[in-house]
Amino acid sequence: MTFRRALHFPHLKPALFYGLGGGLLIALLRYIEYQHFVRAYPNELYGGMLALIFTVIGIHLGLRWTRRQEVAPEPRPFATNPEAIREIGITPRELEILGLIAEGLSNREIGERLFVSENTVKTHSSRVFEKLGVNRRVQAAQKGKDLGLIP
Amino acid sequence: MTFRRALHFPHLKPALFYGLGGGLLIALLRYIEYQHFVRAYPNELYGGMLALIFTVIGIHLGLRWTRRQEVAPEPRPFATNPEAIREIGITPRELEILGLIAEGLSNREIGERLFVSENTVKTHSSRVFEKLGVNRRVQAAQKGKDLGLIP
DNA sequence: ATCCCCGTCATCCTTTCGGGTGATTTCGGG
DNA sequence: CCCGAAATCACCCGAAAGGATGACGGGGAT
Repeated sequence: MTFRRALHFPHLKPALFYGLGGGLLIALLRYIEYQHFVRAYPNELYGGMLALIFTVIGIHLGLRWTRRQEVAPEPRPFATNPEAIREIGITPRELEILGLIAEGLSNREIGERLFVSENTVKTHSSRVFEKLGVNRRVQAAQKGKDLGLIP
Repeated sequence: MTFRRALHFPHLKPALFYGLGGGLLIALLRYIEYQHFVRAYPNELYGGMLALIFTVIGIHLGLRWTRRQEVAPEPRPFATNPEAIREIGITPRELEILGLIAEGLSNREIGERLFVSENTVKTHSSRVFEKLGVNRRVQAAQKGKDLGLIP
């Protein structure tokens, strides 16, 4: 309710996972090496295996980490205007500001149109962003349309 | 200088670049090895370097491939408007930036996703605004959709 | 009367945008 | 071969936006 800014590292777990996995792999490779592999085969095999394995791991890491960046799909099969509005708890005034944001107006222009100060507009827009779970006005506009809050 | 340019053509040059680069790396490592680096230092150093290097390469490759997936194969149900695109004189790259702007990404995020600097994104976006006759990204997103330039 | 929500406004601070200018490289067409 | 378009990047500056916090009055609900 207050701070969802709390320390939260979405990439920490995968990093730990891959780090530990990599460590285990290295340990395994070392074990194999000391058994006889490196003695029996040239070092190029060892390096090649390492390269291959870690290339794959790197690709995996890259894919996984960029997938996190994608905006949440947010399926909304049932909710339309009134239900979504009530569900999110957005107030009429905030809805008004959201509509003007989606029209591409600046905070100053919104304030002039609604006869309030720019600071007030910023307060409203901040609350809108909070309730929509976004932090940029383009995202707010998009999400507002997706949810049927605004035309 | 010329190597960086490989970012431009995703077909042949990157493959050559990474292939030759990898080969050179391996050759270098082998050279170092035969110069008794591996004899002087434990094999773990050798393996660690290989792992690190190829993890980075792997991440790069993974990101690059997903990027190509985003650009090329897009069986979208709607149809972008080629006439409007040509009429406005917007370039493919600018169109790409416009699409990401409409998704609510910041310039920094766009740069990270497209593997270019934030400055480049700003240059592109400025031109897009100019061509669309707007001066804010929300308006650009709206107009791009209205004209059928983006989904 | 009291409490809480809503709307209003403010201040401080950081980040992001927008606009402008200049530069380099690559590539295709004349 | 030169020329221009496209793409890349850098630097600067001012404006806009965003985040956090505090305050205050009106109006319902308890």
